[in-house]
Amino acid sequence: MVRPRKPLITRDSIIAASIEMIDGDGIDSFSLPRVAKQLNVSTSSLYHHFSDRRELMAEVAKEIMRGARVPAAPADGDWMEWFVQLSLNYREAILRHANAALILVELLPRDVLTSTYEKCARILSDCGVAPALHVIILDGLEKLSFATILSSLANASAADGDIFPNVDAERHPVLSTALSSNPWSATELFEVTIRSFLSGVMAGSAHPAAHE
Amino acid sequence: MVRPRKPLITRDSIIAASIEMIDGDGIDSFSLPRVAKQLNVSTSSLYHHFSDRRELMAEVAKEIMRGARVPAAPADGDWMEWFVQLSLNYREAILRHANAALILVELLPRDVLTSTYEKCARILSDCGVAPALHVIILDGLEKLSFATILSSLANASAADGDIFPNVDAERHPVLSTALSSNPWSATELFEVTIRSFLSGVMAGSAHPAAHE
DNA sequence: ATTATCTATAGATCTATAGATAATGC
DNA sequence: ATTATCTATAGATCTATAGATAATGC
Repeated sequence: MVRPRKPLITRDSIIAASIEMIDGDGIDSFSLPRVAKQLNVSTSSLYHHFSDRRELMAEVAKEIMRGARVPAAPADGDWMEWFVQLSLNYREAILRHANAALILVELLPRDVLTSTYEKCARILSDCGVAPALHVIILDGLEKLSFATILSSLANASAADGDIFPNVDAERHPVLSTALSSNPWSATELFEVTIRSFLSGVMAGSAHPAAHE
Repeated sequence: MVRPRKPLITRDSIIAASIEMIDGDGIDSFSLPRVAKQLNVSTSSLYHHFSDRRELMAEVAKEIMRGARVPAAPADGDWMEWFVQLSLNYREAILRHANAALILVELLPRDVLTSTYEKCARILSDCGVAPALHVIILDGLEKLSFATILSSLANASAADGDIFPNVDAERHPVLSTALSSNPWSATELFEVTIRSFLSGVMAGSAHPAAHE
């Protein structure tokens, strides 16, 4: 039997196996021969479903970003909390697959994100936020959220672990004090940072009128 | 002549050649054989100066980050503008070597950064900023600055080019309006974002007292 | 004796394609 | 005829080491 009665693999099963492998064994275990082995098919069979390695990687990136829920539009007009929640959801989606960070970095699925950004812009619009502020808000939130990708690479350790590693009380006394005075966990820091940024933008120091 | 009268290469010349190659031809041209060829030596000679590929890559990352100047401490107590300038300097250092972004992502030289952070914390301290806010400020600025690494990967194009690509006026009308209402370039956005974040933190919505 | 190079190569990958084969579904 | 697999393999890398060799500097 060369062609099986039922297909042994599908695009989806290949994507799923790739993600599972990366999550479990790290990004270095991602190669077509290894994914094929995991699925008990030959390497060349993968090329029936994807035209090349890059296409599979791009689908992996898309699938991971699709793991972030976009909350329902705010009924009460509280767009700030809506954005805080959205950002937290993206952060979680990324942290669920910390080993895949390098793939996200290389192949961030812009097309998937763009339609979310359209939704974001509509919510800002509906809530009466000036259009001139939309881009700075979206761009800033994207920067803060995707910085999670970098942390997830740096801290190969725990998600809510050390914020700054390699700090030595002797050589870095002020920084050490700062760290022990910090009341927030990594997740809380993220949330508070998002809120601070948004309220800073709205406070108008960032308003085009103040533009030098 | 097998051992030359003067060494043909040094750690520094290997690092410099690596960076030059990456800048010119992209990250895919970084491999020990190619760097060796560029320097007109054999691949194995590189191993006399570096114990392995990773050690060289780490030095490349360090060298790039050392390209960011740390401004002199503010005489006037205006720590916010000092941080704006520092962040801009890091951003520029990264953008000068956009092709090296993947290396920075993998091997961010934490040890180099830590001593800068100690200096940052001291400035905050000297300017009377509460220690409980030091970490959120440093962490937020790091997130925003290093997000530059991600943009430099996404926009393989120009540094000050499109902020969001793939936007179609038909399918994304609100986002399109937002983009045409945006008064800032990418660099200005960065600067305004930093200022908004900092003033948001100081406005106290982020103060531990307000901690839920 | 140590240093800085070389030649040669083991060994381990990977990506991608050519061409064969048998089941499927029109 | 098309689809979904297989076997086999070309071809291109890379990383790293072993061992030789000649210049250097004590």
